[in-house]
Amino acid sequence: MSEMKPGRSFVSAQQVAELAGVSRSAVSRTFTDGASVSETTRKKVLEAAEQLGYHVNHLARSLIHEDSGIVCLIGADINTPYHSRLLDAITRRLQAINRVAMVINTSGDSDSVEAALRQTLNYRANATIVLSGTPPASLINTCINSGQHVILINRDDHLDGPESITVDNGVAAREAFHMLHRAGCRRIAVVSSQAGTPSLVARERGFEEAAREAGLAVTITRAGPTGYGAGFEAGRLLLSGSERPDAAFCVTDLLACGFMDAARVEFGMNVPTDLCVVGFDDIEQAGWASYQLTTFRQPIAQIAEHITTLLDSDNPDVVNGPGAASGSRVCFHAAPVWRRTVRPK
Amino acid sequence: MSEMKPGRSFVSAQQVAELAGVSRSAVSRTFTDGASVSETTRKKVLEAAEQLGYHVNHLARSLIHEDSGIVCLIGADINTPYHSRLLDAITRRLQAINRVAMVINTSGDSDSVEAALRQTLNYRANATIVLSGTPPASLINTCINSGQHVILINRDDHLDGPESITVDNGVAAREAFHMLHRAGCRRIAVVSSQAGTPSLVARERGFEEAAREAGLAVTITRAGPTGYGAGFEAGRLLLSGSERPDAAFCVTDLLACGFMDAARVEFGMNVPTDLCVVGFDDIEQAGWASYQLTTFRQPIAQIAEHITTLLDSDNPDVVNGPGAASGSRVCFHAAPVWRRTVRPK
DNA sequence: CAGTGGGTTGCACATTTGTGCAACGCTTGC
DNA sequence: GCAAGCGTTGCACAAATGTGCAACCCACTG
Repeated sequence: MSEMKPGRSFVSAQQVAELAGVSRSAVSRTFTDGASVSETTRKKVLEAAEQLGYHVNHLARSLIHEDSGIVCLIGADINTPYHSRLLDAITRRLQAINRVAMVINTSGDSDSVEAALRQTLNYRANATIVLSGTPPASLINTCINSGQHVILINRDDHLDGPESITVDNGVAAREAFHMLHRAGCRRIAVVSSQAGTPSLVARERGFEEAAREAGLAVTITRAGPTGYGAGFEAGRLLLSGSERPDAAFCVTDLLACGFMDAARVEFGMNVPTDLCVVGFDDIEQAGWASYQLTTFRQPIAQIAEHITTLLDSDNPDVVNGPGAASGSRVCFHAAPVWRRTVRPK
Repeated sequence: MSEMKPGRSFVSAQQVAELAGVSRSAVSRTFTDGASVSETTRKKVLEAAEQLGYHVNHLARSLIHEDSGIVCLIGADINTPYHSRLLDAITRRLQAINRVAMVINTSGDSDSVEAALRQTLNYRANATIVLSGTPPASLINTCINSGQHVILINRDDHLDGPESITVDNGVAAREAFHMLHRAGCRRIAVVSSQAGTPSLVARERGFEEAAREAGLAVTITRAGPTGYGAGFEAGRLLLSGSERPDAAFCVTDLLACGFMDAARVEFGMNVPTDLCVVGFDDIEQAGWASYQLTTFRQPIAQIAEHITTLLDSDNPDVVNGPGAASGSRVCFHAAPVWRRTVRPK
């Protein structure tokens, strides 16, 4: 079956119409939900379409409807456990509401976020979801004025315009401090990275603040990019000094894994006996038997679901203030996940 | 600047033309490389475009050229270390040659691969890259007949038609056996999963074959889906028996990590003193200090690069055999990465 | 001064699809 | 038997863009 000529090109509705002996309109209506077609022509069309391998051209369809069905995901470091899980969750949910994800990887150049936004506009995406990087405000406005949703995830830059989904990093970080403090830790190190991402900074600040309120000073170590290597290096630096810390708050689970490994392998320390550790994100490795890391869970499923509700909502552009149509903001809670790297009280 | 009316819709070339006081053709030519426009009108157009926030509609452009610039990546379990790294590498390389990746997540339903292929056709993608799952042959043919590239990665199903990129799984698995055999191991377990992916099966077979040639029998354990949990479970099962293995070949690094953790945490064993382990993929975690896993490196960079050469090549459809225009096949070598989980001879 | 040539420009048509409108045919009711 | 009504069909136009062709203008040359 499916005898096809080697046309080397996509099949158009015109060709299907000719083979089926109907007008092109009939073909179009056959593939349009709720259109008026008789059962007989519908059958003829479907048969011809199957035989030729016809598939509706969504690009052309998008010219008419203001709906390409494309959603752009802009992010860097997508090979990271946290980002890849987010990507997985979001793409799945998008497909469930009949959207398709276009992924733009902005690792490398710092101005590639701008290029990514341009792609978003070029492909008439319904929405742009920014996972990392800070796009220029003027381009964001262009996107919004073009009718796109612009959704910033975990970037609480105080831009108004785009919709934003965040996690209560500061609150969770404060809680992290109290967990360690209650466990008896007094010389607490904060392990962060040189990335300076808004959410990482918020975690540093929250922890620092809670420590200050308790009368403790903390030192922040930033030994490279956010990852295992920087955590390991930070461990080497901090633990080789004369006054070893008795606990560490790592603003990322990856940093925590690296830090723990340095402590155990390089210094023969035991966690949590000699050293307590708290991480952030709850990546898969945090649950592995070698780490059993106490951490805070990123509400990835909730984030992904909220995105779909933002996109599904039938135009909630009720208020259209002339200057700033401030987008909605949602903040989810990062709950602690107790495992084994913090001593019980 | 950038005073924009709240048009709530994308800007068209027509609007730019009116503002600039030129014809729409002039606008089109301004954004077409190599077209004939005078410097003065070009400037007028660019200025008007900037002011209105105009961006060329690639969807409409694709109607004319047979080139959407879209490449579909079809895959499941994209939150896995191996897959996310592959995704990262491929998306980057695609962007470098001015393509954009559309990611279709096929986790869940088994027939969603078919739906994914349909999306590929709907969006007139230039190419379809299949990372997992086995698409129906008839749809593959439709894609090829439509002029798409179809590239199968690490799925050496013996379909002819699509182009395929594989890794010499069997050869590497044989080498894995000899590494363990040379280290003095004789009771070797193979840890695999219930997935039954072609590459996993090839690794099992290669190892089994080499073992048989050396006069050893191996047992294959499949304790669940390919991942840390199944490796851990396999470890529990295998090591609680009376005759403990003295080595394990895990067909995936994730399985190996789980297996090692079970051995150490549940049975207090030491690697490599009591037990040698060899993995596959060389995921990031394999290099972590807690594992230091000896494994085989997937040539991800080479795979990604080869994809771009396949897409960049200006129509190498030299031979167009009437029936089966067999696509090119490339097989890369997976080189061993020596770390610490195999005893030195 | 007229003719030629080259660079620009605009018109019109092409790409593929959805849809309003009018016409068509068939059935049903009087 | 005829008219009304309803479902179906095709024509023509819409969407945003690229491009061949002819016309245009300007400068240069004989």
